[in-house]
Amino acid sequence: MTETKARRRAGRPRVFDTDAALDKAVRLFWQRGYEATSMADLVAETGVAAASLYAAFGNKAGLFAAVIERYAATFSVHLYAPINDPALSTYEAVKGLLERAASSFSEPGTPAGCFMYSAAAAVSPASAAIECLLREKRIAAEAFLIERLQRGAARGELAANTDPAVLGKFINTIMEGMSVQARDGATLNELLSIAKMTLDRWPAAI
Amino acid sequence: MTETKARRRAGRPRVFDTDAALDKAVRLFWQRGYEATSMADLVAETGVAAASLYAAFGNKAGLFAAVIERYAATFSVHLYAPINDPALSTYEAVKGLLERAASSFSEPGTPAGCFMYSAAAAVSPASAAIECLLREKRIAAEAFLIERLQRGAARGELAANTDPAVLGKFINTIMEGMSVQARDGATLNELLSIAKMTLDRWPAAI
DNA sequence: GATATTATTTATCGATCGTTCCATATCGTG
DNA sequence: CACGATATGGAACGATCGATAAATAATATC
Repeated sequence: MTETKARRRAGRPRVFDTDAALDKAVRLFWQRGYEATSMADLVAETGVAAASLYAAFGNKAGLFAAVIERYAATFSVHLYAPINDPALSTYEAVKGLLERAASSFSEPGTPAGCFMYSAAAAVSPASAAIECLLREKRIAAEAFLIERLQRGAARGELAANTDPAVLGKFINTIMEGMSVQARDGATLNELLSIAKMTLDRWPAAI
Repeated sequence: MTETKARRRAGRPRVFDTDAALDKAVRLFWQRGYEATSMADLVAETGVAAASLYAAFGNKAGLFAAVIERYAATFSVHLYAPINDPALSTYEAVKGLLERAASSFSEPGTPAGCFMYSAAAAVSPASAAIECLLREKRIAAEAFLIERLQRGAARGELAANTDPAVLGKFINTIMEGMSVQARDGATLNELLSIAKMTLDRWPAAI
């Protein structure tokens, strides 16, 4: 029978806080993108020696993969919370999503826009796997939104002639565009007006 | 009185075709972005020696600036042609713009999406000027679209309660999102359905 | 033809890239 | 306390980065 009690790993314990380091790395990759962020930048920002980062994450790509998960756990989860909230109507869920996108993308304390959209928009062939990692996250997020809309359609919360897949792709497209807008300096109010214009045309059931 | 006839510049004439080299450079920067495209890549792709590229464009940033103008002259001009066409109504102009975006962003012969949106989405502080160059182009394009909508509003082609500035930013946001969608593999038909959904609830005058 | 000017070719520059080696430090276990 | 295992700090690796120096070639002008 295997040991059930959690046992501490042998060897010298890690002195730096992994999540704290990842939080700093998230900011850097978010602001500068994958290839424009060097390991030297990450060492300087996190205060963790290069060898320690490599021991913990393997290589730069591995660190970036961990950064993706960290961003998803700390930002995406909050952004998509309305989609998960069973108390909200489909309209209210999408309204919440778009309004959270507006505030999150223009939040002063973090880089503008969405990490998932801008951190690896265009990369070298050597980093194609990195681009693919983020692409899969974006596609999964869109599928997640579409599933919510399909449940809403099944409940009669959408106009009968509305295709949830198209509507979901449309809303997702607007969020992606809002990220570019935020990067270009769009204010919270401007992003909210984009969200409002999207919702004003909501294809509700009659 | 100055010489009116065009006079050939002294010295050894340039042997490579500047526009042909820029066309190749456009593809590279479009696909990989500014920082992920190396001078070695550009030398290999254009067949022009590094020293010749530096003599012609100054440095990598200067080459990129020339690439921006080349893209604008060969792609953006075509994309925004409906906005300039005085024979089109405001609705028709925006419809033409969005449909050209759909086809251009998914054109098989070129990298997916729009160069202006993805070539420098996130860069290092050292290349901040490059990011700014593209940002100014994006903002100018949005202003250009908004001016067209304002003329349309003055002609009574928009609903009275529609703010042309907000509508223009909304349409521009959708185009930016469509570029991300195209990068993620959206097909022409999917992009067209996004355009259609945008146009279906056009705030026309009653 | 002499001279000035510009382009091309080749080789190479210092800086920085991601990554790793090595000696040392600190843990759990026997 | 000894030993294996893991982490750390610092130095350094080869490769590639953007950019340039030097020598040569090809043009216009005088």
